[in-house]
Amino acid sequence: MEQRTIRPRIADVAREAGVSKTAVSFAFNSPDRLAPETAVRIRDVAEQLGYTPHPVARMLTQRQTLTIGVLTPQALSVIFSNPFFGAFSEGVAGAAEESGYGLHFISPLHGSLASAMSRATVDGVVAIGLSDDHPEVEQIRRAGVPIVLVDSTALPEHGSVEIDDVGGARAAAEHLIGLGHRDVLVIGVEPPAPSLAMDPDGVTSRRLRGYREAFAAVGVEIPDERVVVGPASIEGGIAALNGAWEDGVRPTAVLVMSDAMAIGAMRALRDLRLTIPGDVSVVGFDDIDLAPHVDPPLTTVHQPIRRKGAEAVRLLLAVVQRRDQANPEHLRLETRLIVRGSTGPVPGQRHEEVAGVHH
Amino acid sequence: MEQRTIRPRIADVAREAGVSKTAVSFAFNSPDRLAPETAVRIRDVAEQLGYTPHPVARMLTQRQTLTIGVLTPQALSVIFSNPFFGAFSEGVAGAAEESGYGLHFISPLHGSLASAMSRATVDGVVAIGLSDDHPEVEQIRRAGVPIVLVDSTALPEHGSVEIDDVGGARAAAEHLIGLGHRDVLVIGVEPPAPSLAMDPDGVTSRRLRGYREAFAAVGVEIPDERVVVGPASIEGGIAALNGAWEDGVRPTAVLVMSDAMAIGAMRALRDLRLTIPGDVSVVGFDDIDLAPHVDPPLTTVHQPIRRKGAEAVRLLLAVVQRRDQANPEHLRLETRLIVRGSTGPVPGQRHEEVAGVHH
DNA sequence: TATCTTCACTAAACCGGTTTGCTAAACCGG
DNA sequence: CCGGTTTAGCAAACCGGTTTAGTGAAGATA
Repeated sequence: MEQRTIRPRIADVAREAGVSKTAVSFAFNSPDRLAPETAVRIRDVAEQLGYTPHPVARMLTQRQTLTIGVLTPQALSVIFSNPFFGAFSEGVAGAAEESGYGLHFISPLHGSLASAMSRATVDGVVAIGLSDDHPEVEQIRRAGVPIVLVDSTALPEHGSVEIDDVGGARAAAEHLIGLGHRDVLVIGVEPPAPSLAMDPDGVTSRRLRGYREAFAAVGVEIPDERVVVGPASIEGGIAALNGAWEDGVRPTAVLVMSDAMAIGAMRALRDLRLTIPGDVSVVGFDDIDLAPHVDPPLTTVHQPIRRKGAEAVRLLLAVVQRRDQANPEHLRLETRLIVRGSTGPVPGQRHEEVAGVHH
Repeated sequence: MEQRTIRPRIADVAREAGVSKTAVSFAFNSPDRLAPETAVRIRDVAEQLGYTPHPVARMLTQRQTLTIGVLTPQALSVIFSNPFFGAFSEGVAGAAEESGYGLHFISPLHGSLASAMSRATVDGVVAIGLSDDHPEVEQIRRAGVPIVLVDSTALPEHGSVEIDDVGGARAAAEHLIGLGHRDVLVIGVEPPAPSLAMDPDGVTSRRLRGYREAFAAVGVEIPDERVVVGPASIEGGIAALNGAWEDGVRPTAVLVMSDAMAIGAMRALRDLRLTIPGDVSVVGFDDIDLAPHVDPPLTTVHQPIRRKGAEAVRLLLAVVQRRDQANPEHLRLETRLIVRGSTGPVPGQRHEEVAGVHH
């Protein structure tokens, strides 16, 4: 009897009110099937007993949870350290709440995304940054749970939302090229598990391709040694830049695939007594809310982060609610370069060489 | 038969393997009660059928969900726009994942926290920023769900985690006083529902008390007209400062109860062609990751945000797992002022008057 | 007056698992 | 060869609701 405040069950209400369980259920779900005064009386008894239908039991019979899952390939504690994810969640949450759905975050428990997924009670899943070598996608499909992939390798049978990574990256690189830079360092986002090979269709690869395309157009190659990766956080950016610096890399500009890392990289550069953009230019990616407010204001590739989350939920609910899995939508949102203060002409370069691209 | 890939049930596996449901259940949960080869065979059949135990059914019988809820009094879409919440979630998520728990975010659905709560399937709840006039706390207790209150009015029967709001605020104000400021504007965080009266024991009130105590000590009163509130976001800070400015308020310093709002206030000040800290000093509260990186680096009151989240989960799980509701813990974490570049002496003040506090 | 509806409510089946109590066969020592 | 213990597996009850198929009484219709 040490049980903490025993939760009344539907049978308790039924007994107390002198009716059947069915009547109690009706009183809550279809009061019109009961005499008005009976319904009121049952609800009074329920109220007085402090009865609330057990949500799990309800889920079981109604075969829906009114919850959507957000699947991340990395621990939430690392994911949340990237402000990008906060904004994305904002979009997801807004759309979910609007439709009356709750949010459940699913991340690898004890290293296993599969086991975390199999215990999650959701009607559908928005997966972000899941590379296709993750076997979880297959597992989810087999469990019959609708899924929408965001920033992942798109699969034809599932809805997907992505952005123009290649175009955005190319614009960032072209901006630097216009400023005279030929000697760059690329800082990318590392794949979820360090052991995992880089997904050739993943976000990191796509952005890298954009960078390389732009530089190739002016006959400059970005060798692999000029590409480093790290976790998408401020600390990750600091570590990545310092690591490259210690390896003797001395670029005039840094192309970073995440604003959080870019801010870290700027910190590291400043700690090396370099000025931005005087000595080194930095371009980020994402355009998080704080990008205009850091010092110097960050030049970056804008992507509609909140919208990305909201659209993903919209696509997902279309499948969940209408059971219409026929033609999953595939969305590609636009990116655009926002030039702020963290980029400038190559140091020592004569001014006229970069005329016309200067702001 | 339009059903999407029908999910196999335990009975299907049992039939296919020629055993009882019980045996299948054993094969997964207590294989030692089965002959080894039988267990293997059953698991093979399950694997081949793509069977996974239905998580909701499992929750129902095991009477636990392995999920903890994070309760917010405002829509997630607004909560997530404050970087503070991202860091807090980081702490919560880290501790939860470590113990094998998933995370479910609970926010008012269609305006009702109560209905959102009653459909959430969680073993316990971490509530943040819930003022005690929220009747939900009572509802949750009646549902028998353990709860830990964070940044709320502490109730003796539930665990709680808070910080030294008064002390932190006092330190911030004293810092300004030391720099010669006597004429300040306070920007606070508005209560969840605009209609709600300000909770006299809430975070906003506590911090305000700290500010006022410090100024009272030097004989200066902060009148109510010098206190404005808004949502805790960059935009909220911009709007709050502009609003005050339009009302003719011309302080030499601004005390802001959230870093996000402080960053917004700095933006608004700069747009008014004022320099920081030359014309106006700004002090924030929280010390979010980006505080050192904004322009100018933000002087702010540090609080251990991640630890706050982690400790809340720890307290909660102590109750959830050990069913030991006897002596809920009440934690108060320390705050400390971090002086960076957004504060300086009162403009026009002779230098020696502030000597000794200058950095 | 006999039959047909409608009304208000209920008993039982069901959702998809887990757990308890039991049985039949195999094993084991004396 | 016999009683006692283990072992391997099953049937049924249970978790806490919802839903289906009915039931008896009152009211309406012929």
